[in-house]
Amino acid sequence: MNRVTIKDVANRAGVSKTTVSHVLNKTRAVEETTRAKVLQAIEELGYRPSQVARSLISKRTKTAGLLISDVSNPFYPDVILGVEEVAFAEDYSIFLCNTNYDLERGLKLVQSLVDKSVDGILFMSSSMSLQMVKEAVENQIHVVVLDWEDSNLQDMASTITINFESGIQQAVRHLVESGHQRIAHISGPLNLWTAQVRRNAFLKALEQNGLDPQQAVIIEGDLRIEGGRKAFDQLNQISPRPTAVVAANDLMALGVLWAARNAGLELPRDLSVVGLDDIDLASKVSPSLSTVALPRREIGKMAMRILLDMIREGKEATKAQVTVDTTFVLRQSTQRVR
Amino acid sequence: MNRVTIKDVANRAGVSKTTVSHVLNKTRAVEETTRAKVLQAIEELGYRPSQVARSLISKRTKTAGLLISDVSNPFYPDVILGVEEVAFAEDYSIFLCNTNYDLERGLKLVQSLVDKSVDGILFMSSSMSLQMVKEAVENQIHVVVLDWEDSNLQDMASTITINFESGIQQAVRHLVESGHQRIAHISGPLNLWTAQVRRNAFLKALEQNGLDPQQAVIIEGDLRIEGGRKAFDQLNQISPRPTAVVAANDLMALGVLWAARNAGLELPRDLSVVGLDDIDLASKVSPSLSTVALPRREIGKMAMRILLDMIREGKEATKAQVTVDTTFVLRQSTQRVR
DNA sequence: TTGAAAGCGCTAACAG
DNA sequence: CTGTTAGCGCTTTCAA
Repeated sequence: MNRVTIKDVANRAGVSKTTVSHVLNKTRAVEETTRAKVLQAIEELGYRPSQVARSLISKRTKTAGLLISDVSNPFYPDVILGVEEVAFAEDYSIFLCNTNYDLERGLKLVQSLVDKSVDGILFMSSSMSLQMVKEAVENQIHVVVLDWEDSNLQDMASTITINFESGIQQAVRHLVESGHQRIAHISGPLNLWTAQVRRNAFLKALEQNGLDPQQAVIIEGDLRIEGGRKAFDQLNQISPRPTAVVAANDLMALGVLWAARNAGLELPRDLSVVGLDDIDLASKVSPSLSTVALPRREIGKMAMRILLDMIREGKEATKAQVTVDTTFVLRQSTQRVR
Repeated sequence: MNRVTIKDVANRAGVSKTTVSHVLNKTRAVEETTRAKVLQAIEELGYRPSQVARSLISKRTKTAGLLISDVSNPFYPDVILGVEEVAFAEDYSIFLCNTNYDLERGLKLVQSLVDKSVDGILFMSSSMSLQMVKEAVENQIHVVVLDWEDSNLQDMASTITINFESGIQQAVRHLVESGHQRIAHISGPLNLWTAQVRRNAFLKALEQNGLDPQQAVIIEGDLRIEGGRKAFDQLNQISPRPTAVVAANDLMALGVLWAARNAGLELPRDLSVVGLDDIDLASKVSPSLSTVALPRREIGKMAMRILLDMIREGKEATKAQVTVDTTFVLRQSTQRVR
């Protein structure tokens, strides 16, 4: 009634553990008849090799950690699916860890992953610290970091950088060409790296399109629908009210959209709104949301591929540095100013 | 440069591995001075015990698998958070696995989890087969199953049953009391157990409220927004059109809501809509969505707690059978018929 | 073509 | 109070 081990198989097949191991891993020639006996014994006993025992020797667990901020942020599900898609193909399993935007909790999660000897960690939480990465790297665990930078990072981890500038620049240009002059930005919490990057990209885009970044209205939100609503309330106080707003994510953009409608504005006539992420919902609401799209699933796949490469290469694996572009998707929530 | 092992610590502290192990696990008395030496050595070397080696002996990995249909279904994130909350407190890590509603893939995922010797598996995918459960149980892995039943399940797994009847009954009663007579149902794919359960609960609720289940309009959807839209189109053909609709989940309810508005109906005046799940969005859209709420996070916590109990009890753990109730949440998408 | 034996990093009798 | 020793289930020299 206990676990069937390689020894049981060996006994049943009348061979040594060594032989069983070799037929299992095809790691040396075995006579066809013995091979058959072994295979049959395996079948009869329902034997499954213990990954744990294997890991002890191979120093590989075929597991990886995925650190995110919070699964309920609709940015993540597609990324996760992408990660899982390539992980599954290589028989890797993924530990999902939510930091809840808490650095301390993040560190604990990393330590737990280290203890479990994951082969690698994908850092995709927007709450990041160098310490987390160090903790992993010092324990020979490969690391891929998404959308975060630190001067000490280069030699420790592969990085995937999201080029927000491309998409946001397209969005702003579209707005300006549509006659908008007063364009506001609703940022994420500015203690988050990614929120700063997006805001800077926005300011740069203004400049590139002949608007004065100094004059720009920037409201700090919480990346959630509610934050968008509140931001609209503030926006609505300003006179003259901005005619367009670029939000740091789709959730806040939807918040703006809905709050504006509740306030009696007609959209997009009275206010053009641009989101960022292109979550599923963006195309499903009405008016559908114009947004700066991220290839989320691709990002997930890419991250896991890079990680697997590093694992294969081993200790001195070269660190990749990839950039993914964003693109503006025009839908119904933006319109020429009248 | 290699991993620091217990042996290194023992050497450095000038004691045996045994002693180190014992101070680590507080598993027998150790003289304070030696204890201090050991602790210092651990500190200096930055030693972390290998969970893999421990697992080989203890037959425990402090990991569990969580099988779901698809993370991008907004039902899951909160459940995941609940699971993680209690798992984290016990230093358990969670392998997240998406079946993508594919039974075969589900089985492969389970096998992979079995190979990795997870201590338990939480089955929360709506695509279930007895084979998956068997695969786990035969390998001494504890199992908790959510919202699925099978006569053979009892002695193998703990179960959490969602009592859809309570909430749906409340919803239908509310509608009937508000004067609705023609109430339609948009079900999930009827090959899914949970879709059948919800539909049956709906039919029963009709009966309990004096309506004829035989007459009921039931449209099969896909549990997504698009499915709701399509369902509305069908609904809209019917004459006289039902005055209310109960959808099998919030996503489809939103689809109905939006499609109806696009078709020129005014909501909730022309059509009352009830969802199921109470996803975050439900309270955020306007009109906000009346819905049958599930305590998702609670379900996650409960499931993980039950699993941990089973793990602690070991082999002959008693199987829990819990039921969680649902409740109707009245918002703006339903209204008295005029 | 096959096996014996050592060892991965740890725990747990059993002795002292 | 501490150490020796024998494994956990597997892979991998080294020998035959």
